[in-house]
Amino acid sequence: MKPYKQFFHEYNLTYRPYVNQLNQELAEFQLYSSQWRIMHFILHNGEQTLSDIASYQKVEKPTTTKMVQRLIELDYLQSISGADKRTKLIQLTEKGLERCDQIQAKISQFQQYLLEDIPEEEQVAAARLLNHISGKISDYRKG
Amino acid sequence: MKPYKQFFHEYNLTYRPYVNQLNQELAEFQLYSSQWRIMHFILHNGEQTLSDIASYQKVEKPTTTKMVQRLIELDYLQSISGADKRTKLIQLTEKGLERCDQIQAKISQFQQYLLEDIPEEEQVAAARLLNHISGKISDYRKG
DNA sequence: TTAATTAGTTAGGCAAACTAACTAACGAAT
DNA sequence: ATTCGTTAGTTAGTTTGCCTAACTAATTAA
Repeated sequence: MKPYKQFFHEYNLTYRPYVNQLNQELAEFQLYSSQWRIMHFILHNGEQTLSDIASYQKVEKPTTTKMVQRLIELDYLQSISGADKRTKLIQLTEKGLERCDQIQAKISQFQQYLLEDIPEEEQVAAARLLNHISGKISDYRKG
Repeated sequence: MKPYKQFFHEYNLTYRPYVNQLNQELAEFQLYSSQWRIMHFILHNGEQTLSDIASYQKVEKPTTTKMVQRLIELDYLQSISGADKRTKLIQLTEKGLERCDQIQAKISQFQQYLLEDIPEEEQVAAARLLNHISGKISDYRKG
């Protein structure tokens, strides 16, 4: 099989088991991986508008609205009004921040386990490859 | 950011855009990427039972049943009864086989475009890394 | 000041997955 | 040979995670 076929073959087979296991790890926090992605984004990039979150995750705004609403219900996020009165700045609550620490610890352990036998160089190279693909897809869409 | 974090970060960001674009490529054949995965599997591995398909894709049987039913409606697949009368052997129809050729050509072009700037070595290394992850996840589930 | 754009929400829909509960057929074990 | 556990596949019903269309409110540009 050609290298590019090999790669996409493995790529397809890996995603579901990974997300399923991630969801299982997150269950004790009553979170799905999609919700954790939002919290993770805010944790590392500070408060964000709903549009920021949507465009970063490359999903539509209504989808993001609902996820954020759920996270607000769980008291993991809160929204404050921005200078531009149309916007809502979404930030972590104290409880949310606390959970982030616990979740990060758990997820990091899982992720490190998955890559423990792979040299760091290769991990970085694979990350670069994926990043490259993301860029190419954006270009492809435009032109 | 640590290599393993980098990797999973990119991994998360790449999947949806990739699948979305794949679905767009497949739209002219009235297929979704999940359905194409099934056809692709049968194309490369010959006729399969429904259980084979489900366990390979790592989804539950009811999910597989419905997808295969849809592909039979489209006249891309057909099922014949196996020696074991409980089983159904799912195989490509003539029309399905024809479509596979057309789809393969289109998808290959897209996938090659995505990786055209990446040395083949790195592609293979990344495929190996993903394969390794799949294995680790299976192990993790068991123990 | 009016028109176009942007931020966010609501409503409604669909794909893709799941579990639970079922039927039918097989196989092993006494 | 009969029974009992297992496997193959289906049906029914639910949920997640995404989408588009249509809307309101606020901002920006002409």
